[in-house]
Amino acid sequence: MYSLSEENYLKAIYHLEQQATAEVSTNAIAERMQTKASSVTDMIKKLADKDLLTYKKYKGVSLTDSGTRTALRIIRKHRLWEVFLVEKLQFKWHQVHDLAEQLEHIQSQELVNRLDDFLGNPQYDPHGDPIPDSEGNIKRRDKKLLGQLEANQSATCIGVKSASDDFLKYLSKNNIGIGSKLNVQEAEPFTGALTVKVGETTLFLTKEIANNIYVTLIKS
Amino acid sequence: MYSLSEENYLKAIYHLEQQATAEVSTNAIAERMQTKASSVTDMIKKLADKDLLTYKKYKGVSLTDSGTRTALRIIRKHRLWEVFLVEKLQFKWHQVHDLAEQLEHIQSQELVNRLDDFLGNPQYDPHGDPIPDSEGNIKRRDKKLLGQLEANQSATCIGVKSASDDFLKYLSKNNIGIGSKLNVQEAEPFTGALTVKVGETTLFLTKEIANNIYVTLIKS
DNA sequence: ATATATTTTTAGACTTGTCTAAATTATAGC
DNA sequence: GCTATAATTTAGACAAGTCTAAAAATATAT
Ligand SMILES: [Mn+2]
Ligand SMILES: [Mn+2]
Ligand SMILES: [Mn+2]
Ligand SMILES: [Mn+2]
Repeated sequence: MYSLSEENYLKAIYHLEQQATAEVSTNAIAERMQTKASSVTDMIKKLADKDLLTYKKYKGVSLTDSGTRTALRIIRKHRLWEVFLVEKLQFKWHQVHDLAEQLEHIQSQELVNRLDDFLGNPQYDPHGDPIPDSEGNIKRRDKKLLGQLEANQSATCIGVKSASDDFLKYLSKNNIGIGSKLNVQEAEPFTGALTVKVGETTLFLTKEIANNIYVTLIKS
Repeated sequence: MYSLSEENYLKAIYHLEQQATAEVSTNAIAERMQTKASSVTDMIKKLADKDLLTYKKYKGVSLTDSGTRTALRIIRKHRLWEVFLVEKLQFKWHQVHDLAEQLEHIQSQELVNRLDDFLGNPQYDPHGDPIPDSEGNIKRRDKKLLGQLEANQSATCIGVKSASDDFLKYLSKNNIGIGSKLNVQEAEPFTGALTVKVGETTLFLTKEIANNIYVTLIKS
C-alpha cells in the first residue's frame, strides 16, 4: 500500500499533530525523523499528492482523514506487536520499541486482527499508550503528570511521556512500571523534586523524571 | 545488515543451489525472482563484492560460506514465523508463505531465538520443511515422492515439493496434510496415477499431484 | 519599517534497485 | 569449424528517497 518511508512520515506527523496546536512544520518533522528539511519537503509533496495530508508551501501540513486513518493503522500494529513482544516473548518494556518499528510495517489486516485476538484484545501497550481498534478509534484517558501532584496524594502509574531506553531502564531499576502505586511524601517547592514511596521503598525523583510519568489519582 | 533485496536473492540462490548440481545460472535466478536477467547480473556483482557468493562472468554463481550462513538465517526466520502463524494465530498452511516472506526480514537475532523458544523449538515448518538451528545446522531427512510408491505400500506425508496456494488448498480439501497416513491401493502404470486411501476415503491422485508429495514409508 | 535571522523550498546530485535495448559470449547443430 | 540461437552482460535510463548548497519566503528585532 504505502512505502516504509511514507508510513514512518505519516506516523511522525500524527504524533506531532497530537502535541502541537497549529499546522506541523517542516523542521519539526525533520527533527523527529532525524532527517533534513529538504527531504521532508520532498516527501510531504508526495503525501499531499496522495491526499494523505494538506500542504501549503511555507505553511506546514495537517493530515487528512485518510492520512489519520492510515497513521492509526500503523500505530495499532506498532503497539500490538509491542504487547506481543513483552507478554509472549518476555522482552522488557525498554527493548521493544525498535523491533516494533520494523514490525509495524508488515502488510496484512488479517494478521494484525488475529494478533489482537491472540493477545486478548489488549487496550494498552507496554508503555501505557492506548491501542486503536480496527476502526481506528482510540481511547483518550485523562492523565496527570506525577510532577503535578502534591504531598500526601496517591496515584497509579499509567504511562510514560518519553519512552527512551535509559528512562525506562531507570524506572524499572526503581521498581516503577505501569500499574505501580506511587505515594507522594513530599514535594519540594523550589526544585520541583518529589519524595515518593513505591511499595516499601522511598525514592527521590527529580522534577524532570516526575514530569515524564503519567498517573491517575487514587481518591482517598 | 543486508537489504531486503539482497536477502531475497541470497535465499533464492540457496534454494536453487540445493536442487542444481552445478553453478546457479543468471536466468535461473531471474526466473525464480520474477525479474530480468540484467537485474540479476547487477545484484550478483554486489553480492560478490560483499563476499556472499563467487561469480565468474558467464559462469554462474555459488554461495560462499558466509552467503550460505546468511541464507540459512533468513530461512530459519521464515519457517519459524510460519510456525507461529499456523500454531498461534490459526492461519492455514496455504496462507502463511507471503506473510513469512515479509517477516523473515525483521532484523533481530534476539527476537528469532525467543520466538524459537516460545514455539517450543519446532523442528519442521507447516509445510514439513526443516528449520535450521541458530548455528545454521539443518537436518535432512530421506524422503520419497508419493509417486514412487507401489501398490499396497503405506507411507506418512512429511512434506510438499511445491507449496503453491492452489496445491495446498487441494490437499487440505482432500484431508491430506503433514502426518497423514496414505495407503496406495493401486498404481496405474501407464499414467502414473495412484489410487490412495486416506483414512476412510479413497482418492484418485494424478501423477503430477503424487510427485509433489513427500512421504516416508511405513514398514509393515 | 527595514535589516537580520530563521525557516522552507528548489536545484542538482547521489545510491539502490530496477528496466529496455544493444552488444557480447557461450552453446548446439550440422 | 562455422553458423544460428540462446544466455549473459553492458549501456543508459528511470523512480524512490536522500543529501548539500543556494535561493526564496517568512519571522524577529530594533
Ligand atoms: Mn517504522
Ligand atoms: Mn509503545
Ligand atoms: Mn522475502
Ligand atoms: Mn514453509
